[in-house]
Amino acid sequence: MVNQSLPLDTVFHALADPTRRAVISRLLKSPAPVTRLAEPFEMGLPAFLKHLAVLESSGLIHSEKRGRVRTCHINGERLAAAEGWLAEQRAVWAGRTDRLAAFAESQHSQEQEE
Amino acid sequence: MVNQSLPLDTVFHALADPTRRAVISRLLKSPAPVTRLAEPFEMGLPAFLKHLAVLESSGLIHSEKRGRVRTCHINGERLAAAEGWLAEQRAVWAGRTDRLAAFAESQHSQEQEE
DNA sequence: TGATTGGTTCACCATATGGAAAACTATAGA
DNA sequence: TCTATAGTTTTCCATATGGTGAACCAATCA
Repeated sequence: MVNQSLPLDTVFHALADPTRRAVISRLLKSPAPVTRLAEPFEMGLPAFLKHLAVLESSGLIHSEKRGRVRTCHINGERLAAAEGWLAEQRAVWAGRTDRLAAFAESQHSQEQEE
Repeated sequence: MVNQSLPLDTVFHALADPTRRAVISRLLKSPAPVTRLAEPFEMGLPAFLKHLAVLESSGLIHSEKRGRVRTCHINGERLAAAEGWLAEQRAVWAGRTDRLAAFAESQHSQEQEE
């Protein structure tokens, strides 16, 4: 059906869920084991593991297992990939192709909005 | 099942599809009517209209109908909302809470990647 | 008026997604 | 060794998603 090979597809899809975004926010602070990560959420572990699988297959996180505990880490570069696409689009919106100018633009308008 | 009320959910979900991202890229250049927008894609109009509905309900685009022609427009601010969330996350990743510093940071690392 | 164009609606289908419950594996600790 | 802990696998279910074809409505235009 959909060609899920495109990295942006999987990254944006991974971000389209509050549980997964919360996991990312948490992991940005420091790596953490699975059960620690799962604590704040109401769902069972199997459901939570599916979210982790989505995050991992999108490349937003990776994990390694030592003993019986699997520790998850963030992959900041993938976040940057998504941000980069959006920044490019906003650059077009601002009527420019120069990416640095676009960043300055987004920065500026964001300050005004707050 | 999922609480789709959160705007970020619907925005990221809308972005998680190459057809919809292409429509956004197209609309950033200028508004366009439905059939013009649909031209580049293989799918039938009903399927394409569903994509437009997803984009519209996410707030990324809006449209108005004059005569029998519906013209679609981009909503740049919604794109900025997604970019803003990502920028905040990357700010944490960079070990900072200052958003301007985070933008500078993302700008810097993106130049290095190319 | 009749035909075309632009869009819409409807019924339907296959697959994906997000969740639950239960049973299981393997490492750590007492 | 026994038991608790951390995670995994499997099966199952309801709903969402992305697509189709066919019928339909409403402006234009010849």
